[in-house]
Amino acid sequence: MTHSAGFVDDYLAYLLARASHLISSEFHAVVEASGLSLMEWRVMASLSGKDSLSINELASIVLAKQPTVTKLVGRMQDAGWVKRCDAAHDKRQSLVSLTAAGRRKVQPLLKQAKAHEAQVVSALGADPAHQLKLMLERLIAAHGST
Amino acid sequence: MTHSAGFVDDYLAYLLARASHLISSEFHAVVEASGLSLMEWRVMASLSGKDSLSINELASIVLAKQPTVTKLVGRMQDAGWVKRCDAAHDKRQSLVSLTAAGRRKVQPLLKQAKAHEAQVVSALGADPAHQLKLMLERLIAAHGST
DNA sequence: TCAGTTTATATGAAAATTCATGCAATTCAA
DNA sequence: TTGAATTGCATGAATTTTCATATAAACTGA
Repeated sequence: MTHSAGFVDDYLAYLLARASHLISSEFHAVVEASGLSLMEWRVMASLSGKDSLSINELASIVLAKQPTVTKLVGRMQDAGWVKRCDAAHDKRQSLVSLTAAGRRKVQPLLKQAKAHEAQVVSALGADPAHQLKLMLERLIAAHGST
Repeated sequence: MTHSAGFVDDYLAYLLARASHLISSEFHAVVEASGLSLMEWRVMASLSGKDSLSINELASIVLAKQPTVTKLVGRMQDAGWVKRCDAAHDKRQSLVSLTAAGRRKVQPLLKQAKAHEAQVVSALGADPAHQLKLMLERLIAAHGST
């Protein structure tokens, strides 16, 4: 039985929220099995491409508020997955980066994430999935890529 | 400057999360101006189509956990926007519905939501937007419409 | 019908998030 | 340069969410 909820069906914001929640939830199981929360995974995945990111950059990327990220990063630092250092040119910034342990921790998840995505994409069809990504990118670009 | 974050770019789950967050945030401003939180708005929008919904149905629709919704609804009841009654056929269920005040409260937001959506759709182009919705619906349908 | 199971919700304690604000470093303007 | 405004982050208090569990109602099968 489907939960058709009158208004919210066919409402773009809701479709996006639901689709996002659905896909994230599926992978969430994998993430939690490795002992990370969804937010911790996002932080580590974001950092895995970069040398380091500031607290504000992280907040913008992982879609959370700055105080949330400050405390999240604090916990992850205690757990030994990330480290911080002060930026050379701007002493206000606190640059976050992965530790060696963090890198080891996130590495298998990156592969599993790609595998999960491949599965979702093939279920949807490669071409429609590509179209979907393009439109999401356009949507994001159109609405201030803050 | 765009926050390209290595891995997460081009990652479908992330594009969905980002697009969802972006669109919701825009309307969030309107919602908060009326004195509601995003979750309260979702609950009231969901209820506005129906006579009533159970706690579990609401949780599934608004993408939150059951205890979260129990407490959210409790606060909304205190505020006078929703009421509860026990289901006739299943005394375990607690059926939530809008009060008259709740209906008055949510009414203008429903219109504003449609206006906001129309704006997003026209910025994206009517046809691409329609395609986007179709694909989101397919994605949702494909992954257990729980 | 009755014990065992499942389902729907509630609840207290713990954890995470958010708001408001504070402070220090930086930038801006005159 | 210097005072004012801005930016980046931290922090305490309040709010919200979550987890684990409890309870009661509804099923299930002998």
